[in-house]
Amino acid sequence: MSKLPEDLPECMVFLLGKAYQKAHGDFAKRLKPYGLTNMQHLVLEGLWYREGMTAAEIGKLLILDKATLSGVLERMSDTGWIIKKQDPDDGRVQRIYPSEKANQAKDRLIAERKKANQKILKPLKPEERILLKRLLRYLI
Amino acid sequence: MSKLPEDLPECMVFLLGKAYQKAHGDFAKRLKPYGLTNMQHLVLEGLWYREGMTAAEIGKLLILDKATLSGVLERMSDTGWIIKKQDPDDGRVQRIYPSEKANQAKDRLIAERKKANQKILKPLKPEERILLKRLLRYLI
DNA sequence: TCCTATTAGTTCGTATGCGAAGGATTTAAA
DNA sequence: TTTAAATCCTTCGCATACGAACTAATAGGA
Repeated sequence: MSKLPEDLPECMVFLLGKAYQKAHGDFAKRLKPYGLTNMQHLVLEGLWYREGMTAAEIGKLLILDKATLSGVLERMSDTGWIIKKQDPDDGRVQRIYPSEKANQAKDRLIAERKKANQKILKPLKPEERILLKRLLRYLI
Repeated sequence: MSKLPEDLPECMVFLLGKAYQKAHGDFAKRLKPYGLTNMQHLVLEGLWYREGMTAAEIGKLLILDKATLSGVLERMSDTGWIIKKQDPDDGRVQRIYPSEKANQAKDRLIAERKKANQKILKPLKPEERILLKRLLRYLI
């Protein structure tokens, strides 16, 4: 990416946004051959972490607005990455499961995430990587 | 924001995205009374940094896709925050200037950015703040 | 000079992202 | 028990985001 002017006013929203933009773009390119977006991959990782969550639970885990998630899940259902099942005990609730297709790609997809992380963190020394993760968690 | 599960797989895209999401949300609330979005505020700061830039130059400075910027500038022109002027020497180029309305709000808007930054960085110690900024710049 | 390559912006399609409103369902309270 | 409050999810409106295709205009080379 192009270098930032040193004398531009400091703004954390900008710095965080651009760091995110770069990381997001790198990962998106890796996921493109799978026909998955970044967010869709994240949902799958969430489901492998805890299967059968409701949409509301996924939203809480991934800190996502329910309105955003609704569209994401619909597209993932349409493209066969997840299965939506009505909860038998509560008519309001949809329980979400990874599909067979998703589980077959699981190992490769997780490997892609790890490679993307390595590339993103490449410019940092090992101790800086730990530190950055810690600082970001403080902010969240 | 809710705490992140410790055992969820580490993902820089996620950490950066959520830190950005939080910072963005904080700043957006502050800007709402002005009728400005985050991105629109960023464009104004860019124009105060260097007035009369072309759309392409703004895009390069702010690391923004021209397709995204096109819509942002159109809305800012419609709402009277910027003035678009055709470059007399090059028919392709639009030069962008902050409007009178923008300049009148300049001091307050810059103050809002500073307050937002302070709030975002509140959980960090002074030396951690410097460090985080440095690490984020390495990533970009 | 004339043609081609480049550049500046716009437009389109798709995917987030979130506030607000709405519909269906369940819970809680009077 | 019947009604109000809360919960789950969807839908709408608006604003990023970006790849790709397109138009207009300029620059460069033969």
